[in-house]
Amino acid sequence: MATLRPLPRAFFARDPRRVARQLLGKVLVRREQHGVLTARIVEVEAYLGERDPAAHASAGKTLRNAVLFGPPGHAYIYFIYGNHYCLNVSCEPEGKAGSVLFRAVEPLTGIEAMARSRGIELRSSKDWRNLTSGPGRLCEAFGITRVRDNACDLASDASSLWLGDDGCRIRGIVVTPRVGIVKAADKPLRYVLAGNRFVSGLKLRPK
DNA sequence: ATATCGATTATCT
DNA sequence: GATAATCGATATG
Repeated sequence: MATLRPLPRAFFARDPRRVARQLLGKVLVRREQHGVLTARIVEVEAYLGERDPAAHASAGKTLRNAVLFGPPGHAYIYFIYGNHYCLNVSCEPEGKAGSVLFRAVEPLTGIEAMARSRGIELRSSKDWRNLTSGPGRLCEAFGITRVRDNACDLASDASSLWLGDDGCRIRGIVVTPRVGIVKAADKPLRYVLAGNRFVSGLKLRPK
């Protein structure tokens, strides 16, 4: 296995659109007592901070979204629809509230543990895809919650949750509108790895 | 195969 | 009191 290096703070201190693109192909890492969960990032969305009507930062700084306004490279986790957690990483220099939402990852290691967390058996290829394709699903697979992980430093491998680069080269990126929003719903700020099976919301190939 | 709907709660108006 | 950066179950063609 190739060496996995944490992404430097400066990686995140930029426009979230650039961070989003460059996060594709990088690795999400969860260090647990028992072992390590890793997965490749295959789908993300950029949120542009206070000037973006769809962003949680659009109404200014609150207790909930404070991490977005803090230093780059930290986890902003929110609870949604009374059911699910979603993971973002803060971008831009401190004071600016851009972020990237993690929408889907491709499991690499610790797959059985992810399946246990999700409460599913891995039988068909549909089950595999079900594991981590969706912002709520990947958080459940990785045991990510607001209490446990909000404000966690994702730029440090001393954290239980962090982001790394294993040198993987990606092939193509597809850009589409963001999913599940009504304001600014037309802007092309969703980035996916072309043809990746674990991207959320895609139809499975017929037959 | 796609469409619709209910769950369930932190946060903000 | 309404809403939400979702998911999974159920219904229908």
